[in-house]
Amino acid sequence: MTPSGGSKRSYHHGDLRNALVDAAAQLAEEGGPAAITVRAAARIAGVTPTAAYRHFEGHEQLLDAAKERAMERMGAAMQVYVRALPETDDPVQRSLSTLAAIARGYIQFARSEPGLFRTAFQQGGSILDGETIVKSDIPFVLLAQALDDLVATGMLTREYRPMAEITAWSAVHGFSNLSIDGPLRDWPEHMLEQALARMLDILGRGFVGDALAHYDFVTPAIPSSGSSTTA
Amino acid sequence: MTPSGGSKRSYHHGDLRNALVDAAAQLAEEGGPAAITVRAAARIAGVTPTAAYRHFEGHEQLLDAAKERAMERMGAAMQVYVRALPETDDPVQRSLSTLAAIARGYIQFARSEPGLFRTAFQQGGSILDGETIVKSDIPFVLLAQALDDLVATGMLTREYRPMAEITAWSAVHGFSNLSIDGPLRDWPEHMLEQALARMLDILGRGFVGDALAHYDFVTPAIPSSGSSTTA
DNA sequence: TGTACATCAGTGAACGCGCGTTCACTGATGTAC
DNA sequence: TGTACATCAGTGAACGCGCGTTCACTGATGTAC
Repeated sequence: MTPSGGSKRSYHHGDLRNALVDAAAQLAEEGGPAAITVRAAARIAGVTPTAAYRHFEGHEQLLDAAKERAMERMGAAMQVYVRALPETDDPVQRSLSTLAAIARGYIQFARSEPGLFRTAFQQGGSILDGETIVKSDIPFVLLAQALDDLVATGMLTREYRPMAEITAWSAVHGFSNLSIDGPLRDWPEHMLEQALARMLDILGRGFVGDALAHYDFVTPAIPSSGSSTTA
Repeated sequence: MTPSGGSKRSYHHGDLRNALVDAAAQLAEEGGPAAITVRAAARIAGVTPTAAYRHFEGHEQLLDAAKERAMERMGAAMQVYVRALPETDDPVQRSLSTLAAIARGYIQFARSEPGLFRTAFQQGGSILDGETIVKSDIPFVLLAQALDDLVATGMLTREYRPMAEITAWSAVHGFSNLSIDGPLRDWPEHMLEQALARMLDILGRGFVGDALAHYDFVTPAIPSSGSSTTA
C-alpha cells in the first residue's frame, strides 16, 4: 500500500525520484555529464522542472545521483564478464583469468557507454572514499580477492601486494580514457585489441614475474556479444 | 615590422589571438575546460566578445586552441623531469630512469595543474592522431626511444615491444585521473607515493621481467620543487 | 459509510543570468600617389 | 613629405536560448472523527 511500491501510477507520479534519476542517466548516456540538467530530466520524466525540487535539493544532487547510477551500471556490466569465466581447478589460472576479465569488462563498458563512464568519473561531487569503495563496490572486491589469491598461491610475492589494486585500476582506467577521448579514439578494433593484449602481458608479468609464461592471461573472457567461441 | 612580432602593442591590440588563448588557458587552469567561454576569455583579454570572432570561428576553435596550449604546457613540464636525470653509463639504467621520470612528470603535472590536464584530454575537439603524436609530441618520443633502448640492450624482448607505449601511457594516465577526480583524490601524499612506487615496480617488472630486481626503477626523479636531495 | 480537513506532490508563471553569435558601426593603421 | 583612401581590428547594442531556482498556487490523496 506504500506509494513507493511503484506498481500502479497512484499518487500523482508515484516514483518521480527514480524516474528523474533514470532520465538523468539517459541524458548522460547520450551526452555525457554536461547533458544532465534539471530541466531536461524533468522534461523526460514528463513533469515540470519545479517538481524535481521535491526530490533533489538542486542540480548538484541530481548529478550525484546520476553518478551513482552510472557506477552501478558499470559494476553490473563488469560482473557479466567475471561470471562468464570458465571453471578451472587451477587457482592461479583462476586468479589471473579473473583479473583479465575485470580489466576487459571495465574497458568494454567505457567503450560501449562512454557517456555513463565519463559521468561515473566526472570531476567534483561525491566520491566513494577509499575505504568505502573497498567494502561496497563489488568489482573492486573481486579485484582485491584475485590479488589476495595470487599471494596465497605464492605467485604474487607478499611484498608486491600492497597497493597492487591501484596499478591494475590505473592501467585499465587510463586505457579506457585514452580509448574514448584520447589518442586511441579512432583506432580500429584490432589495434585496440593488440594494445590491450600487450598491456595484459606486461601487467601479468609485472604481477607474477617471469612465471607468467606458463599461464594464459590474455585470452578474451567474452567475445563482446553474440556467438560464444568464434575464431 | 610585421605586427605579429608582438614586441610593441602597435595596431590596436597587437596580438589578440595569442592573448585570447592565454586567457583560455588561464580559465582552464582555474575552472577546467567548462570554464572556457568566448566571453570570459575576451573579458580577461580586455576586449569585446565580438573581437574574438576576428581570430576564431567560434567557441569550439577557442577550445581547441586551449587544448593545444594545455598539451604544450604539459610537455614542457615533463621535460623538466627528464632533463633533471643524473648521467649514467649504464644504458639499461638510463632507459629505466627515463621511463620513470616520464611517468612522474606526467602524474605531477596532472596533480599540480588538474584544470589544464582535464582540458588537454577533454572529450571532443581535435586530437593528435596516433601517427602525428609520435612525430610531434616530445615526451611521447622520449617514451618510445626509452623502450627501443630497452630492446637494444636486450632487457625488453622484441616480442613485447609493439604497443608497449600504450601500456605505459595508460597506467600513468589512469593514475593521474584517479588521483585528481577519482577515489585517490583525497589520499595523503605519502599513500599516493606508495601506490605510485608499487605501480612502477609492477610496470618495470612487466617490461623487463625478473631482471628488474637489479635496477632502480622507482626513485623519484625530482623531489617536486625546492631543495634537491632532502630525505 | 460519509464528511471535513490536513498534507504534500506537482503546476504555471516568472526572475535573472551568462552564454554564443550577429549586426551595423568606428576609428586607427597602412598604402598609393 | 603630404594627402586621400582602403583595410580591417575592435566596438556597442542587441538577439534568442536554456539554464537553475523561487513563488504562490492547485488539486489529488490520506486521515480523523
